[in-house]
Amino acid sequence: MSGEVCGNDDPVERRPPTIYDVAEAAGVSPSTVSRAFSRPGRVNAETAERIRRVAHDLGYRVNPLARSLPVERTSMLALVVADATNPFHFDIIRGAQDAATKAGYTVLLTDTRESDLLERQALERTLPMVEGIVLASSRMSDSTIRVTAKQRPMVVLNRVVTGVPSVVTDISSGARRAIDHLRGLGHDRFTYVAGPEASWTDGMRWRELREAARGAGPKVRRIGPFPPTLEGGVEAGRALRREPTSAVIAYNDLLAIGLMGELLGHGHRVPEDFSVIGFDDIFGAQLVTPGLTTVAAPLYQIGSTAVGHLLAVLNGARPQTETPLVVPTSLIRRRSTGPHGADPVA
Amino acid sequence: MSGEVCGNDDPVERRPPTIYDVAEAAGVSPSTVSRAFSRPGRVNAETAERIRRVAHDLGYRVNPLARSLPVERTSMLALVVADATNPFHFDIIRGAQDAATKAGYTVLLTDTRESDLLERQALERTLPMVEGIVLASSRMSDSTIRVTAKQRPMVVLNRVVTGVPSVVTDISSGARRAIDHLRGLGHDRFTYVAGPEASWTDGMRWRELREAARGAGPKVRRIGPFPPTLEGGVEAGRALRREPTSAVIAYNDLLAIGLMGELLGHGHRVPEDFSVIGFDDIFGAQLVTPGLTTVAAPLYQIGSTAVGHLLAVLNGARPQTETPLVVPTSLIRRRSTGPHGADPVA
DNA sequence: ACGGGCCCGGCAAGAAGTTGCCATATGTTG
DNA sequence: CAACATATGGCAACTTCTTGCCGGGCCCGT
Repeated sequence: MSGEVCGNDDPVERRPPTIYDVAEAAGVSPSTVSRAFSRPGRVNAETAERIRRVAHDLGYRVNPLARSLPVERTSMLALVVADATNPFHFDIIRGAQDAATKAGYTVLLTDTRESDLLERQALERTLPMVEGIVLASSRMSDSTIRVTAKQRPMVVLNRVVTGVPSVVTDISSGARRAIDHLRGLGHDRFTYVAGPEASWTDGMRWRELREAARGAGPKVRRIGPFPPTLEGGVEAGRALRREPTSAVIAYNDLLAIGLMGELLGHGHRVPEDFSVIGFDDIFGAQLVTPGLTTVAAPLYQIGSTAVGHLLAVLNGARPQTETPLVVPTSLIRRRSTGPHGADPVA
Repeated sequence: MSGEVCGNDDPVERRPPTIYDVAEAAGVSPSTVSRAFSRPGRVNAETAERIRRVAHDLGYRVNPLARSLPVERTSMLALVVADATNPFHFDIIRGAQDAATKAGYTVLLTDTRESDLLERQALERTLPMVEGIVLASSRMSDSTIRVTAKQRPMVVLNRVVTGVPSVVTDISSGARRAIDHLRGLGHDRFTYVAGPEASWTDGMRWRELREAARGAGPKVRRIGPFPPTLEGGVEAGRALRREPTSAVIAYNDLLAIGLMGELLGHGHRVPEDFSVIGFDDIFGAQLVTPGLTTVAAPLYQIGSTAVGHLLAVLNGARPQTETPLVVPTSLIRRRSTGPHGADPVA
């Protein structure tokens, strides 16, 4: 005669169902429920089916926290980037996320705003929750990285830290591609616009550029360092105009784009007066006018390779600490490079 | 006489210390250690200090999983975006992340690749681990969103779902700004380049544009829908050239940029032949040539406001479901708009 | 017919914390 | 000095799930 007691919104604290609730409803023990979900085959097929049905009716979902506690597997990976809004990281993030998702892992993305303090704090916070770490463009010192790498499997990107697995692009072939392309267009004097001094990649690019240019004869000169941003690019543009060369290779695309802007803003033409090449092929390189010729890094692949290796290590593989994993580069030709001396207007 | 037994790398499985280890080393009970960390004041200051020192020496860190289990507080928030590489989301992500970090929360960022299936899966996966959810540009249906919102506090961005708190930009004033700017330059016929039909924002922008144009006299026409991408923009460019107006307002910056490219590629001039305006002021709007005039949304603020509200709700505040939280817009003037009929060349 | 294996379900001990309640010591008040 | 309040630490139960081990039932080979 009294109405329904268990309405939908009564004030009783309705906690989500647990395996105990399911067990009771299905007439089995909690451990059987647990096994029905996490150890298929261990329990009789019919029983399992019944349990699954009951669980579904009750709206049961496993509690990942409780599950992780005993087994020490959180199925989470940390991806730490210096700046999530730097287009350089886009496809790295995607690649990492896809690879992780495919393996049933979730990635915890943290943006450290180029601050090594924030980076350490973020690590502090997330490290205990994740099984492994991918460090993209870390601003921390090698030794700090090594210490952290002791606590969890780790892969660093675009940087080589001895003792820690890393993924880098094939800078050497990239540099050669850039030089060859420019020489093919008749240029024989290049300016390399350097990025941050602390950058491992910058050092390598400069070295390989010189290497690639050596036997061939052309001269490369270096200006900088400049911050790897649009602003750094305009700064570099001013420096370049003081002592021009017909071809310029920038540390990265952002710098190249800023530089082009400065040049164009002062009445110079690209590529007629200056051929410019960048590195990385970030989103935006195709947006600018003229489109930027650039040495493309397979960003997506870097991300997925890193996660792939991390997962392998988690599954017992030996970390690859000797030599970095190298991914290939390719040259994307757009409109910012052209033949030396071409001058359709004059 | 035997050497050190506990070297640094001996094969014994060295598990991270727990409160039990600390308790033993400090000569207190585990509960006291627990309280020393989670309930300051509950234990004697000296004892607490001693415990803290011992813990530090042992390298103890609390295990967030174990901590969350009993109290049901994971200190994590989910931020689900349709596309993490869409510049529109950059500052939203930053704002959200900053606000969360400031409150001691970690954000779990998920990119759903514009797929409502992936979105549901991601939610499935992360929802049990987080205390609240921010949905940016969800591709799910209103009803699915409402169902999900029942399970955890949620805020949706740039969309109004009745019954769920939301943060939106002040579209009405934004539209008026665009129209006024263009009229101030002498334009009196506008084309609105529509975005995806399913987009709530698109509908509103179009409505408010018409509204803003009404009394004033100028005519607005609409073409589209187009996908909100660069490609959509070139498509729109073709459509526009068939039936031109001197001024065009695009659903968003990406569309506007693609459109400008198409126009310029066909010998038209911007802003001399076409004035174009976008929405959102994404990264890239200042990169293109000419720089894109746009109705800026305070993206960062949207992100932080959303998280702020979420945290408030978690702390007991009533969710703001009646009216959306509105953030203001502003007009960023760049080079893509100019006076009607200006023609310095001809 | 009986010992030896499977199959399958259950028991109970963790995993690393939190917290309600109790016990003791100390301080305070009348 | 008794009675009571407060500060501080400990005990043990609790969060949800996993898993090693045990044992009953059943089938098989001999």
